[in-house]
Amino acid sequence: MSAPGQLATANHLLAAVPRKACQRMLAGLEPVELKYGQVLYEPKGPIRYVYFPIDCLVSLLTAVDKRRTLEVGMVGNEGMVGMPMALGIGVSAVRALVQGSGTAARMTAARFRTEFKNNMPLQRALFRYNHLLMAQISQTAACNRFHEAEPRLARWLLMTSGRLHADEFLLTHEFLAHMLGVRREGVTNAASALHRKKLIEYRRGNIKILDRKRLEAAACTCYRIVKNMQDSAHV
Amino acid sequence: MSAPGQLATANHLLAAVPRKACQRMLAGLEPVELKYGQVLYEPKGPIRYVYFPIDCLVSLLTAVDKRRTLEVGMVGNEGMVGMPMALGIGVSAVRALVQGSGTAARMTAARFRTEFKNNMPLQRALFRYNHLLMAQISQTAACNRFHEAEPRLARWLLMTSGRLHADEFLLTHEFLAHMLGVRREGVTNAASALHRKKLIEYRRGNIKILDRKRLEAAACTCYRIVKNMQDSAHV
DNA sequence: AGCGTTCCGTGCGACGGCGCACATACAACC
DNA sequence: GGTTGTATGTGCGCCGTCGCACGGAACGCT
Repeated sequence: MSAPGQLATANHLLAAVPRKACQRMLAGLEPVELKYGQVLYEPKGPIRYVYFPIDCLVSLLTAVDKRRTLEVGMVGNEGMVGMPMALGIGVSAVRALVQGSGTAARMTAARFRTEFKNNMPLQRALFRYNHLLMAQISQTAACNRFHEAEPRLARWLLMTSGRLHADEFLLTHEFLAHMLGVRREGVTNAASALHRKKLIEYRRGNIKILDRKRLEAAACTCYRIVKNMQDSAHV
Repeated sequence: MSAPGQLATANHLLAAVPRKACQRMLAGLEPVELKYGQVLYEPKGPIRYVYFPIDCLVSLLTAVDKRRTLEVGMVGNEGMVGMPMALGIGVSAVRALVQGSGTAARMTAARFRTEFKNNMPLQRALFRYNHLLMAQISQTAACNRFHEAEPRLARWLLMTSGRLHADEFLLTHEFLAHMLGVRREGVTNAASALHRKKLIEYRRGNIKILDRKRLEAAACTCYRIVKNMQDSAHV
């Protein structure tokens, strides 16, 4: 993962940039290891770097007070963390929290600004992704309002699994509670319900998906809705 | 409201465009009357026009099924309806519903595309607004998850009032239920609670704010959070 | 005046989630 | 190998919302 060329193809947005424009851009990209729990931005906080996830996963969170937070968006290797920069804004509206450890290609905000200005393919890719992200956030908002904890947990696990390209990953019920906007015990209930149905198994911060097909059936329809949006945008 | 010059200053985004670039743009703008209940876009539906509200108000809605919908964003004369167009996308992700009757300046999608490309001040204004809209959507998502019907109703009335520059407007409990993502009876309860506190009064689809100050106190903190974001972005 | 339609008020049982308190289990570390 | 700390399981009362089923009230129309 250290070869800079691989960085550019493992992330979908970077991969959308043609070869020659790519060369110039690569010089500004630097691989970094992001670790579970790491905070990249705070609300109203400055954006020092933008991040193109390779095999890590980043959550975008909004809070209403100190302890109640909710995930509004999820960014894997199909996207970029720091979208306000693509709109000429240097401040984040949300908290960006690393949810799955892994590597990302990062670029300083200043460098990104000049690179973005002269790189039309990158602009197009980012604008398109921006629209996708808004659609995702909107759908998630309705989902979080109407659907119950269990189908939402199922959906969340599927989305995470899809982006990490793995069916096993590290995270605690406590952490999930902050994502889903429910209390920890609510996650425990939903998770043990899914466990009874033999869809997942878990112990001490490790969750594994056993039956992906049936887990999809247990998830709310929002999973398919969002997935279809993303898949159709790929064309 | 028929003089084209007024169109351009009554909407904040159009007002951000300097005089000379403005002349060219005005030719593509056409005033239209939008009426309560009118649907401008459907999810996955084409964007034929973009709308710059003057004194009307448009809601952006997401649905999880046929009858359950939720407002994710609100667009008044501070914004534009049809933001995907500013990102090069011709399809809407949400439903756009006219919530307050009034006039808007509209432009065909094709015209907007060419105008937008050559008009840097407009680009900057729209990108900035896009970021604001995302922030608003994110905060609303958390609000809808955590806060109860009554404070959310209070917040919603304040936001509407602020954008319509009026303290009285037409809408039914049924309509509000679709905005807040609760059932009709829930709105009735919340509304009559606010009425008992002498903050609002209403009858048959007409709502009036009596005490703005105290209504703010009854609203959740999300009102201030979003308002501060918008006010500070104005500078 | 009378009628139908739309809008609003209210009561009831059920359910999901909250906040709290506590019991258990696993892991890591001297 | 016992102690400490973190992760998970469980039970209980409370509250807000839901779904449903009405009753009543205001308006529009002929």
